[in-house]
Formats: sequence, structure tokens, C-alpha cells
Amino acid sequence: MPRAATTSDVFNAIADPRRREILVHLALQERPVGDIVAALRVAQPSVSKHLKVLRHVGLVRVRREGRQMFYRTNVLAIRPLFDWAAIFERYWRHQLVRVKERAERKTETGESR
Amino acid sequence: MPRAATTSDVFNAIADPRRREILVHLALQERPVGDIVAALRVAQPSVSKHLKVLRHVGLVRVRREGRQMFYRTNVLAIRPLFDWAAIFERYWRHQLVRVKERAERKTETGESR
DNA sequence: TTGACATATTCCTATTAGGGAATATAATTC
DNA sequence: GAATTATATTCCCTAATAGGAATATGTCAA
Repeated sequence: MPRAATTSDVFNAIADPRRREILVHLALQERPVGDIVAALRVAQPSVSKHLKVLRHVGLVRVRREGRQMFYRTNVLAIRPLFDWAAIFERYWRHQLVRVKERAERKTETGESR
Repeated sequence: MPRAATTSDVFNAIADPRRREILVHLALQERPVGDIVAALRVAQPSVSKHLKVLRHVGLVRVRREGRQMFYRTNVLAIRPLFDWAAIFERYWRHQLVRVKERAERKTETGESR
């Protein structure tokens, strides 16, 4: 079985670094394709293809205005990714707390190394 | 240019759903490969291959004990993913706040629909 | 209609993946 | 050493890229 399609879900869609850049670029405000091309210095056909993938998984929305297509990030679509990563957040927080406590105990007892 | 290797970074490694399952399974405690095979009902060679990918990007750590290999999730390695997704968190929080406020205004004025 | 501009699609190609089956390696036990 | 258990690696195969170049589609203006 080959690798899952980039359009299969959000996790596969954001595997590509260019697409992640695009999403950040379109998070604050909608922008036409040409703006993305200029900002990320990527060939226009390449940008259009990435946008197609992002549209397929619902990570961006489009609006036409004359000949321009305004894209914007659908931030809510990133939530499944955030929620999944958050599963582990408490573990590393605990880990960091333990490291911190150990460091503080050492300081209190005047230990070095 | 083909797609980036699954071992190129955390984002590509977690694109596969099996690997995400494995990471969750190994988050609470370390487990031998056989345990993962039984829990996820995936062929053993397949599990070993996924673990290899996860090891390459630092998402899991291994420890040998006799003939068993105990793997555990390195939760801190998931942080780059969490941090990236968190960029968008404030945007959807604002969005949700706006939706909530609108709903409350409607309720106050006795509006329906 | 013609031309200019903005964006999308198609074609091509090298590379990668992931499952299954078979086999290899490593550690333990007898 | 031989058999057993646990895990890793290799081989085969098909499907899916992502970029580059060329081309198509769509919209507006004169």
C-alpha cells in the first residue's frame, strides 16, 4: 500500500513545509494567489497546486473577486491537529516540572553537579 | 520532486495514522514491540518499520531488555507540532468568542432564528 | 473580438511509501 | 550446538507525490 494521499486528511496535508507556510501566511487575512507567490517566492503553478490540496481537506476557503481568488486559512480545521498534539502536552509538562523540582532541590541543598 | 521522506521531520512522520496510534499507545509507558503488535493488530514487520521511522525523527526512544525492545514515546519531540498548531489557536478562540457573543445578544433581545 | 492579466490544469519524471511474505539477526533456554 | 522467541531487514509491488514547463481557463478592458 502506498502512502496516503496528501488530500486524505489534515495530517497529510500539513506534512509539506510550503503548505504550512501558506497556512500561516493566510491566517491573519485573506490574500490573492499572486500575493502568496510573491511572499513565498514559489512558482505560481506550484502554489495553485498546494492550494488545491489545502482546499480539499478544508484548510483554506476561497472567494472570487474579479479575476483574483482570495484564499484564507480556515483556522478551525487545524484543531484536530492541535487536539492530537495536546494529548501529549500534559506529559511533557509533568516532565518539565520534575526537572525543575530536581534543580530546585539541588540548589537548596547546595549541591553542585 | 517527490514527497519528503517520512523520516525528514516530525510532521511527515505523524502523517501516518498507525504511527499516531503507536505514539499514543507508548505515551503512558514503555512497551515491547510484541505488545504494540497485539494492541494495534498490525503485522510485526509493519510495526518494526513504523518504529524505525519514529526513532529516526526522535519521536520514540528504545531500551533493550533481553530479547525484548522497550519503546516509549518521547513526548517532547511532539512539541514542534503542538507549537505550530498553537499559532492558530488564538484565531479560532476569537472566532468562537464572536459566535458566542452573537448568540447571547440574540437571546437577550428575544430574537429567534 | 482582441489582448492582458490572474489562476488552474496537464504532462513528465524521479523518488518514496507501506503492506505482505520471506528471511535475517539477536538473545535465551535446553 | 539446536531449538525457540523477539524483533529487524529485505524484496516485490503499486500508488502517490512535487516541481518544472507548457498550456488551458476565466475575467476584465478597450
